[in-house]
Amino acid sequence: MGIQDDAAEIRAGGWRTLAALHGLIDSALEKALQAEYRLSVVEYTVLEALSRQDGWHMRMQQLARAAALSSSATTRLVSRLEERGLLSRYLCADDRRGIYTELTPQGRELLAAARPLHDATLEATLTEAADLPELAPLVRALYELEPAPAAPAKA
Amino acid sequence: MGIQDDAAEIRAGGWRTLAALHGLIDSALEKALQAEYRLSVVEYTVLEALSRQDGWHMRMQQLARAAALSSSATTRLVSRLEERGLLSRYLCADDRRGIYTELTPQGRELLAAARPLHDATLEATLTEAADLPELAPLVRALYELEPAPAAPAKA
DNA sequence: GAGAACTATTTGCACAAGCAGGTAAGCCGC
DNA sequence: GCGGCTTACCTGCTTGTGCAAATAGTTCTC
Repeated sequence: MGIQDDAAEIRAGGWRTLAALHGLIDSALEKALQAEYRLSVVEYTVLEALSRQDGWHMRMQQLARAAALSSSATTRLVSRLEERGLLSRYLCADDRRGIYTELTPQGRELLAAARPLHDATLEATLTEAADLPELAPLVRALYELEPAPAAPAKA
Repeated sequence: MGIQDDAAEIRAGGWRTLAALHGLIDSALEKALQAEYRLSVVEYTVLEALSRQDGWHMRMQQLARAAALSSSATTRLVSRLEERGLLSRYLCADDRRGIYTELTPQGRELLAAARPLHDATLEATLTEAADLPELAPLVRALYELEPAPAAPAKA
C-alpha cells in the first residue's frame, strides 16, 4: 500500500466533499422551490434547460440527458408539467417518433418568477457552505471555474 | 442588470457543473455497486461511514446526517442492512431512546470486498469526466482540494 | 417495396424517499 | 414523583425513479 491507496483516498475524499455540497444545495433548493412554486429541482432544471433553447424545442432524450434522468422519468416529468400547462408537447414532422417540448407562456412566466428565489437560495447556501471547513475549498473552486461557456457568445 | 446577474450566472453555471459531475459519478457507482454487490450508493456510504468509526457505533441521526437522508429513510435503510446481516442495532444503556448501529463482521467483509470496485469506478468516471470540456476544470479542482482531513490523526 | 434491425417514447411494476403522525424515553419545574 | 415539553425512532401514505417490456416510426438491405 502507499501511493495507490493515497490516490484512492484523495478521490474518495473529493467525492465525499462533492456529494456533501451537492446534497446541501439540492435540499435547500428543493425546499425553497417546492414551498414557493410547487416545483422540484429537476422540474426547475427542465424548465430552465428549455428556456435556454429559447424559441426552440427539445426532444425528450435531450431533456433526459439535461436533467440526468431516465427516459421513463422524463416522460412522467414532462407529463406533470404539461398537465400544469407549463410546457407543451408536439410531434415534429421531421421524425414522427420524436416528440418536442416547448415552454408555454405560463411556463416562461413561472420560471421567471422562480429564478430569483433559485438564485438567492443558491447564493445563501454557497455562502453557508463556505463557512464549513470541509466544504469551503470546493466552494472556492466552484467560483473559479472557467468563466463558463454560459450563453455561447453570439460572436 | 450587470454585475449582480453575472454573479448569479456564475453560481448557476457552477451548480450545473457540480450537479452534472455528481450525477455522472453517482450513477456510475450505483450501477457498479448494484450489479456486483447489490448495494446502493447510499448503502455503501453508510457502511463506509460506520467503518470509519471502527469499534464504535453511530446513532441513527448521525447516520442520517452522514448519508444526507431523512430519519425515516435512515430507519428503513438500516433495517435493510440489518436484515442482510451487515450491521446490527442495539440500544445503548446511556440513553434508551438512542439506537446504535455497528458493522457486523459480514458487513466489514462486504465493505472490504466492495471498496476496490468503488474506487476503481470512481477513478474511471473521474478520468472520463476529465475529457469533457465542461467538467474537466471541476475534476481538476477536486484533485487539488485540501489534502482532506481524512482520518483525523489520533494526535 | 417487404422485412429485419434500430430508435424514440410510453407503460407496468417494484422500490426507496419524504412528510406527517405515532409511541417510547428522557428532562424539567413544581 | 407527576404533568408538560422535547427528542429519537418507527410506520402509513403518497410520490418519483429505474428497469424491462410494449408500441410506433424510421432506415437499411435485398
